[in-house]
Amino acid sequence: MGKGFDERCYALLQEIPSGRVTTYKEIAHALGAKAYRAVGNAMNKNPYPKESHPCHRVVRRDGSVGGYAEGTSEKIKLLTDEGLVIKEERVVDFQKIVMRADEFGKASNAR
DNA sequence: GCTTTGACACTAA
DNA sequence: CTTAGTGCCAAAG
Repeated sequence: MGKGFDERCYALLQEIPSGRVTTYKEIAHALGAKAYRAVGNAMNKNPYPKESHPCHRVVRRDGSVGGYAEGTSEKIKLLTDEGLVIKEERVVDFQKIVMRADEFGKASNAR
């Protein structure tokens, strides 16, 4: 069953709790791939509502906010509204709230 | 099936 | 610290 790569990215979005973020690379790594580029592309094409698939919680690996289909400022706005602190387009205490690849699937059924 | 496209990552300067 | 250049991968044309 080879689901599309993007579909698997969308599935992981649902596991990101409010107030936390992840990176394009961590998502790719969680899928066993290194296609961080493709992850970003998938987010851009994200057909699901952001309420269920919070693609705005995906940032760059260095803690910078990164891009967003509706604009970077809108992305910052959404993150700030979730309690995060953004300074100079960078997530404050990024390392403390970032989700690592091995944290995905924790609450789900273990394989 | 080859070419183009990017909401990225990494290294070097 | 910033800038530029290269690598990377899957999806879409």
